[in-house]
Amino acid sequence: MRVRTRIAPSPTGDPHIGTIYQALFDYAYAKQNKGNFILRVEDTDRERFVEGATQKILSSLKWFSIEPDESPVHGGDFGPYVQSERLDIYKKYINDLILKKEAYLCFCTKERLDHIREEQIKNKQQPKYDKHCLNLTKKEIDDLINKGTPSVVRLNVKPGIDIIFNDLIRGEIKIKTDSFDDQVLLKSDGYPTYHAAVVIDDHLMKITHIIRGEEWISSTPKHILLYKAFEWDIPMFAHLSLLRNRDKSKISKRHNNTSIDWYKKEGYLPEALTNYLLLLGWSHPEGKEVYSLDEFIKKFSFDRVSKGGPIFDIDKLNWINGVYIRSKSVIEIKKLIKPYLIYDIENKKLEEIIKLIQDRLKKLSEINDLISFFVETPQIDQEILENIISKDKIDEICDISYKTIEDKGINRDTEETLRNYAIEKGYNIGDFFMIIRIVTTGKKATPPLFDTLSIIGKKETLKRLKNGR
RNA sequence: GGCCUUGUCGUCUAGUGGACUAGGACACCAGGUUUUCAUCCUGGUAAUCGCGGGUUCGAAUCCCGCCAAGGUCACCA
Repeated sequence: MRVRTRIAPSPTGDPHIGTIYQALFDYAYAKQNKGNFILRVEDTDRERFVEGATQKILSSLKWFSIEPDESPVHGGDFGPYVQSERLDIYKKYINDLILKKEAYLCFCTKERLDHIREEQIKNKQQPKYDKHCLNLTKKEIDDLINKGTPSVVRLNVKPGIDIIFNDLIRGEIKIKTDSFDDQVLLKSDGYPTYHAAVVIDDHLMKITHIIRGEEWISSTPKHILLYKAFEWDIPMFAHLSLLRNRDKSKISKRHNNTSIDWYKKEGYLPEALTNYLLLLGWSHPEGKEVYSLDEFIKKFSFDRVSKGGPIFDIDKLNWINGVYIRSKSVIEIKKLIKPYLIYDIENKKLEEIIKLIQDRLKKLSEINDLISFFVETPQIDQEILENIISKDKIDEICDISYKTIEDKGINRDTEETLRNYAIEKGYNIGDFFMIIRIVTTGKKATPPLFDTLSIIGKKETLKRLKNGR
């Protein structure tokens, strides 16, 4: 049987880092087995629906080089891939369940439900529907329908049954049905609930492996109950641990940046983010830390997936992003920084600059800060200079540098001459060149000084040295 | 609170009864390269393996109990 996996996000806003994390595993497992990866959009919650969110999910996936084989825009043999377009399908199947007496109509009002829940909580009981409408007679039901009373459909859950499933990551999980409510399958607005839609869709779309977040473990038995009610084959389940905030709670935007757009804006490379995310959820059999999605696809196995919830650590992500940036060619970097660059720099010069700063770049968004002094005359803070050495010495260093560069230009020879001068006059070499560095760049940390100055150019360098004194 | 899941350096992890004086990576510290920063190289600090019992000649690894953290209990997904 062909392996088929899916992600089923809700179009409720910016694509979430957790969605991508899950997608990486679903995608990889499908590809490893020459199977298909499907994107289905779960938009049954009309109140949280956000226009355009589906497109954003797709473009985020694409940014990570994850292309679904089937989706609302790619199409496929099992569509439609948007739940709001599948309403008739759900109604039909849920109706079958009523006919089979596995589900029933419920006419209870929100007020009644709230009331019984309050009572149960007060009596320290498990809040649960009391199956009141299960005992309605045929006539009572018909009357209520004729009066136009709003209704939902509920699954008739029989207590006292052990539901057992074998999680591919966690092993056997056993949960008793006692704790389950009679799940609503069809809401009064005619939309299915998540639980109903997910089971019907996964079955009809022939999903073989449901790889999703740990938060779904406790509803998995409810889904299994539904599969059984329908008399359908039960797919395999694998529950990935949840990404965590520093305080160990489920990752959220209060503590972390969860929006994929943010990572893009900051200048993280998708392959670096991918690598980092994979590191959190899986360990390479050879202990490698840096590897591509392709390699992951080749080497993936469920037994190396970690069970604990990892804390999202931006420091390590920064490190790995730097690793990927350093591995690029100058031409690639030039292309990558283009959307971030606020300066208009001539092509050859830009390439020379990139050679100097590539090792120093951790995130693409830092580019302007790193290269500003190549294009703009910097502001000099006299106080910083005078903390290093006295004003008359600063002037002396500026003068001798000016004179030497004016004579010889900017080259090794100039550098040697200045160094010898500094030694001769008893200067601390580091301080001596630091003064030139700050006067010409406005910064205490730059690429090698003379490489930098030769890009800045003789004329501009001289001007800055003059300003410095 | 019930149920479920998880628990090894600050963080991510390796580890499936003896090769564990618990290994690697990030971060941190020190040294080297260097006129600064970064890269690179070398070294270091850091986990009594959640706690307590047991099984065993031997336990991070097996068993039991406890504790802690997280998730979940909706006409949200």
